[in-house]
Amino acid sequence: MVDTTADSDLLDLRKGRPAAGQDPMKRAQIIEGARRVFIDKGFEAASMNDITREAGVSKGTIYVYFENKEELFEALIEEERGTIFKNLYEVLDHFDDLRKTLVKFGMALSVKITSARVIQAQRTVVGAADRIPELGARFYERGPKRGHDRMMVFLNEAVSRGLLTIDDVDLAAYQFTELCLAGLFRQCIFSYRTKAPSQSEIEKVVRSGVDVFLKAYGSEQLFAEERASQLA
Amino acid sequence: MVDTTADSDLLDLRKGRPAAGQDPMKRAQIIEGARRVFIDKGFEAASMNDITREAGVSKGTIYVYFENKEELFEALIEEERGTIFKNLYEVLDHFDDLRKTLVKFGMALSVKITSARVIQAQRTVVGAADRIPELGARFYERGPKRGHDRMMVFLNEAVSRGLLTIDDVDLAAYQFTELCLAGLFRQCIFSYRTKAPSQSEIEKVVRSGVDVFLKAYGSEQLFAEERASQLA
DNA sequence: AGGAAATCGAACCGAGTGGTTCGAATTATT
DNA sequence: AATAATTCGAACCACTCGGTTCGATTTCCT
Repeated sequence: MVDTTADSDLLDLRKGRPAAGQDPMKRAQIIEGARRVFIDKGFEAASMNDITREAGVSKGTIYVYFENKEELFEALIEEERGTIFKNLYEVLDHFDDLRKTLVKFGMALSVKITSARVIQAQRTVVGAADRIPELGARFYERGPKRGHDRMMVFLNEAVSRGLLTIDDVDLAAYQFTELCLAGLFRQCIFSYRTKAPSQSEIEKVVRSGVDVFLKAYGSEQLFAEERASQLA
Repeated sequence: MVDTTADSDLLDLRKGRPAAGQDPMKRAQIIEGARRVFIDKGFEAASMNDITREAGVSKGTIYVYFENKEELFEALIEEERGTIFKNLYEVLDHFDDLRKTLVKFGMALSVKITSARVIQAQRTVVGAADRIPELGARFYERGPKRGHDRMMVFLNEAVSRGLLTIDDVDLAAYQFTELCLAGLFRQCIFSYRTKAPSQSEIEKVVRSGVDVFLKAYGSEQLFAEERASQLA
């Protein structure tokens, strides 16, 4: 059931009457319903009637806003992707202490990726990737790929500061990401874990991952600096 | 279409007439058809009629062998899992040179996991994991989990031989696996890559992964041995 | 208040769903 | 050749699917 009170509240906020299929409030309402249905049933099992019910919007209206089921799904995934990766990489914007920054970023990343909602979204995308490969590709490209690129910039910066010694930064960026997720992602996505890992567990994995990463790529200068700050 | 010639060949091999729903040949024939349909359409989108067509077996017969769609699917995944992880860990049974063994195992693992067929199977399982979580859990438990346990035994052996220094072997085993797949698995499963990575690309990733792993966990003894064999 | 427009709601379409049933055809054993 | 059993193949069930249509209703702007 939909909350009609909240619905009218939303409507009251509109400045003027939008053109057919152009009201962003209604659009959001539809997508929110679609989110609930698609995420917990997958693309195929989800029916437009379910979404109609869940969104509290008539079927006719949905088809004014979206061409068909697939387009609605893509719009949803597009939005999901946006909220997942938003503000995820800003930790990398200003770094002082390299190790701390890596841990902070690794934590943010790992917490996000293994959260119940994000795992479910990823499952849905993966499950649909067979039938709509472009969707999966676009999700990866505008999500994980973008983060990877950002990570490369960060690592290059660290290299040019003499803190890291890396010959293949591209590969190293992947390795860092994987180290921060060691085991967790796979367990979550196969629903071997039914709940998201705890904060402390993630911290353990990330700290160890950063240790491994820095033992492999940390420069003498970095270790010297760390020893110095240890004494102070 | 099914190859009826091959079919009768199969039938000719049978020793005696099996009980209804007990012929392993027919069962295999059904599962093979189910494999083609399920793998490339996913659980929901696949129809029993598709499978009927693809397997060249009448619908009534399928329902003699399997209770319903879900049970057929589970039987298929069970078999897939078996073939995927068979003979994967035997590389670890006798190790002489640690680095070489790790590379060999990492290669076998990475090649297998990122192969087109295995990726598709994993996508199907992941996609179905929302509706049938036990299936995903069982797949992980009897597949990746088992491999992880085997890897822990191996690492413990290496530790007791003084070649590695690891405080958390469980975590280290995960890290090793992830390092061998760095980036590849994620790209494949989201169909950002449409083809499996090349042998040489995998080798690059695995060699680097092993490097990182050994820099983090390799003991002085190991490095001394490696320097020695370098001279010889 | 009047009029234009967006939404609703429900019926409808053809196709396909998983699952069942049953007589006909095929098969292997005796 | 006769018999017993499995498989086939097709029809059938009640239901749902995505998608379309259209008149009734609600909504907002003038």
